[in-house]
Amino acid sequence: MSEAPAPESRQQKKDRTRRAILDAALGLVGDGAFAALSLRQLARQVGIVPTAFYRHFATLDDLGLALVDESFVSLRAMLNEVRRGDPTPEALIDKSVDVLAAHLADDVAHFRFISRERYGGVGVVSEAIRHELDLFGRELARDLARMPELSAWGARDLSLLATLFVDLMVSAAAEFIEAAPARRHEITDNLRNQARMIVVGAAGWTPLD
Amino acid sequence: MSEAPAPESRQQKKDRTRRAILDAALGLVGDGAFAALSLRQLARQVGIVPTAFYRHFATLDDLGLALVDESFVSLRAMLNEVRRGDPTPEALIDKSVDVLAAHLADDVAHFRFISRERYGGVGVVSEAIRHELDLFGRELARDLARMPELSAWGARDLSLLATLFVDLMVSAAAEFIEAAPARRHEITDNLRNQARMIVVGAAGWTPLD
DNA sequence: AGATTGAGTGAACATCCGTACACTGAAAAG
DNA sequence: CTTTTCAGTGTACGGATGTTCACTCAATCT
Repeated sequence: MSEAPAPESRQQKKDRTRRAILDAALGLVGDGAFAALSLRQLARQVGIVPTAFYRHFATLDDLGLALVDESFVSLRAMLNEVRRGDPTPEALIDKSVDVLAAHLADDVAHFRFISRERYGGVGVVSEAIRHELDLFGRELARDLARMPELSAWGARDLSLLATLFVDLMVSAAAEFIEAAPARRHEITDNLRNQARMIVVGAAGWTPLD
Repeated sequence: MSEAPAPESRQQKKDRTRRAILDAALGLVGDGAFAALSLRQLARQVGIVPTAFYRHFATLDDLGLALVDESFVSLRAMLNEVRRGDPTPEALIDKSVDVLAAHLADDVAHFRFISRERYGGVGVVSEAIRHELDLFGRELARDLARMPELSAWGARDLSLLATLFVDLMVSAAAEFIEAAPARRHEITDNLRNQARMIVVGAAGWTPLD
């Protein structure tokens, strides 16, 4: 039997523990709100003593904010993946939905965290989430502004459409996550068609500004 | 000084306490998730001893379900108010938004409860909320089916449009509640225009079925 | 080789938690 | 007028919670 060599640097070990804390928190928040998360049960899950937690985060709120950051890294990666493709307006919808569905399946924990805590209990956390979603809407509005079909639109209309899309995506993601796996295909299908319906609406829209 | 006569029947007193429990719970859930609600702090707020709670509810989950029921009574009243008016498709949107905005301002606690616990921690509560919202979507689909412009639409398309509307309303309501009072008019304004955009989409939609 | 750092330990604290139990006292029933 | 019912009381319990503090001991620095 060969011994597993464990030459782990100090920082590596610390990072591993930090990861373990984040993962354990994601898991525990998966059933029961972040506001109801207890430091001790978290530590128990990670396999450390409660006080060791403070070596990594100053407070539970900081943990929450770290989880928000992490979650939106996934989302931002998605957005960039969609952007890299051709920006044909029709194909863009399908592509977006496909990318969303693909990334939802793995990374469920992060998306569940976002949808659960978006309007959930802890102030700083839900504020951070809503702020990030706001930024998302702004980015999308900027992308939309570049499309020739929408060149006549003002900032106000672009923002309306963008937040409409973002809300639709988030709602669908939340439903997807909470639904039984068998229903998931149906949900992405509905999302696709609803997005198309909105596109039709945008095509026939008379700008306000 | 005339003494206030307090000839309160036994049942009246019990009902009053029950109301106090529901109100206190709504207040406490207003800051911090229902999953984080503690029996003792609830009792403290109401002004009763913890064990007295059990004279009214078998468990905290039952309290949650009672709050869900209550909240949707408000919502259903709204829906009926909208229905009573003329069903002109264009006026219907404005009317719906107006009624929603009017009822949101008072009854904030109920709507906040719904939006916070929709995907929140306690299983039975969020399931009950999602079930009620499902029913809502079905009712709306049934109403939409009666409109002459949509007579050619299949059940599938009607459901797509209905859930699109319901999600938009719920999202807007959640944002409205969490936003500063000064921003609220802007939010209902956006909601109105987004609803109109969807109507335009529906008008140009080619049914799938 | 010796000194320093810092992630993780373990006991102790004051406080909160849910629930069990025997009770009180006034309203309702007989 | 007596009996019953039952919303609310008060105590007591075993256990979980967040935070403190002094500590260990291996990786890193000098």
